[in-house]
Amino acid sequence: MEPKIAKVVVGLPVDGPFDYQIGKDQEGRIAIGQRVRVSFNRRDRLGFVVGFARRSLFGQLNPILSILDGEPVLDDPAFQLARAISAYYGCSLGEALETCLPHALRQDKVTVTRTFPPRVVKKSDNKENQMVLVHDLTRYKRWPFIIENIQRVIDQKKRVIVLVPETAFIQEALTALKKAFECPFAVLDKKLTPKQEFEQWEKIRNGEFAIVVGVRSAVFAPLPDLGLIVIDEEENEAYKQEQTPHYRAGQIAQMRSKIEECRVLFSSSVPSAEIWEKAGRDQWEKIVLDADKNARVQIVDMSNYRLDKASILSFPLQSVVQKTLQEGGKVILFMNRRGFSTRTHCRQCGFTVKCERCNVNLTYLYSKKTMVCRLCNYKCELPKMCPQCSGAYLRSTGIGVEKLESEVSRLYPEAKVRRYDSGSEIFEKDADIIIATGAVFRQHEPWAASLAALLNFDDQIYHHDFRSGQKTFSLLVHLKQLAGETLLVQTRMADNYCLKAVKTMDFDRFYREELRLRRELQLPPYRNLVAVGLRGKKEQVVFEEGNELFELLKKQNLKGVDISDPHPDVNAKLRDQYRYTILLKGKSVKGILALIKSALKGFKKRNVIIVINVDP
DNA sequence: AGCACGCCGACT
DNA sequence: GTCGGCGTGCTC
Repeated sequence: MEPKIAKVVVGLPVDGPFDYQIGKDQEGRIAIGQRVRVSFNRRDRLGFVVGFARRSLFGQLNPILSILDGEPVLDDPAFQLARAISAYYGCSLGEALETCLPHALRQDKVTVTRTFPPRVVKKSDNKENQMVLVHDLTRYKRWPFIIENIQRVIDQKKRVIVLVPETAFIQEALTALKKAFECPFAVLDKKLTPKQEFEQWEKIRNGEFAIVVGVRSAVFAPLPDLGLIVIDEEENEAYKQEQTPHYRAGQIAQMRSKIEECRVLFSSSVPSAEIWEKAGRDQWEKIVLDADKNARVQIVDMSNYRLDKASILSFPLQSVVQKTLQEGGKVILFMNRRGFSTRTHCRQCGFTVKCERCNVNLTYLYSKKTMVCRLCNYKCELPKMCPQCSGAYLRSTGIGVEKLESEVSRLYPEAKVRRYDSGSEIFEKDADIIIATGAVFRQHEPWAASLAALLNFDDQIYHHDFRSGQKTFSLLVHLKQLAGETLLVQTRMADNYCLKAVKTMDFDRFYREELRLRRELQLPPYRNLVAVGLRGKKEQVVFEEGNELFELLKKQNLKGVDISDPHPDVNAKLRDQYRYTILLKGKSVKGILALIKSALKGFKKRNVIIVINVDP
């Protein structure tokens, strides 16, 4: 007897599966992994068939409205991966399945009719070490090594995914790869339309590409016989998705490695402390490629500097810039702050111009003559008078790269000074001094600067983020790579371990200290973190709900999970919503998630949205 | 997520 | 008296 009932999940934060009646005419045409249209809660929705049954515990079943695909779009490896994602990231199976698919297949815009070669899940107990960490101090020496690894995989008739953090790096990867391989490449980046993305997906699934190059989501590319996933610049935060299911591409790669038995190669100039520790503990293959230049590091102690009186360029920095220019060298001045000024306030009543939705000071962009919110991108005109007291004296303070640019132009009238930030379209190579924000690292054509200077080291390190040490060290190393002769850092924290480590490029020292701190503070990689975020329109409600959930979590905590009080996020108000987070620390994500799930069962939420973020 | 049902304020 | 505000529950 044919089963009459299909088990279906949907891409919503509800677990399911839900039972639907299979119509007479649909029997024999419906298979696991196909997409169907169903009525879910009186609404037309897309669902995924995950199983069948003869009987249902539910009395009245809705019918399957239509079967969208001739062939399943989700095969066994995809299901295994989605189940792993759902379990680890605490999202529904439907949400996990959706993230594995291209955007066009998350809706009913296109259908799949062609048959694909089967992909198989490997089950051998292969204990061979599949993980590689390449620590490349240069940014370019890694490619011959990566290419060699890809070649070995292709020789075995297997296929490869190469991930880069952002679209801007795809070209660099393609240039390196195209020199070595003649086979066609698939490129998956955000520039593709849903239609194009789907067409690439079908070809990839069909085995037409041996190599797929792309950003984060390309980690889901459904290649048959996947042999290797390469993750370049592994520590880059762009590999973390900021929406549910909040996955990390490196983690997904490791999941796929277990399911499909592929190798995973992480490469980076500054691997994250987490990967470094894991590579050591699990005895990954580890390759170190040394730097071929080593700029001198000069630290300028700003402890006794009055920034309100003096220039943001300390005298030692001014003199090195002067000397560099005289010798015909080029200079990069780095500051991770956009705009002209970071605070505009009234001298009469003290009113500060803020973003109403996020409650942070608006940044003034001189080049565009607008004020912008650095968080939500809200834009408005610079007020002509004070909105509070109608006073005429609005004063701009706080230094951004635009103000820095004008100051540098004043100090060095002979030099060609140019700014390069996220708004800049061209990189002016003939400039003598480049004023840069983080956008400069997306510029991969080497610009031979003799001097690179980090002006606001302390802003970088002083973030309430446990990764700020890691991030700052990464920034220092990347800046040092840009500097031919000197990396200069202005700071009031000359003793900081990041600075000491970058001086001698002593990575072991950095990771020893970073990991010691992580262990002492019970942070990753020694503990796992799960953040439970609450957000809503009224701050008091969000706070009270947070406390209620906190009490429930404490009550049900049997496994020694460490639970923080609900605390306001770094951006406590964002896009008109107040945000609080409860941070849970434990020895396994599984244990923490189980606790959260059981607490949420007894939690009647009102007026708040709750988001679970594993490994925040 | 997103919609229908529910319970309290200002209107003809 | 009702119209409709949004707060809460449910989805096979």
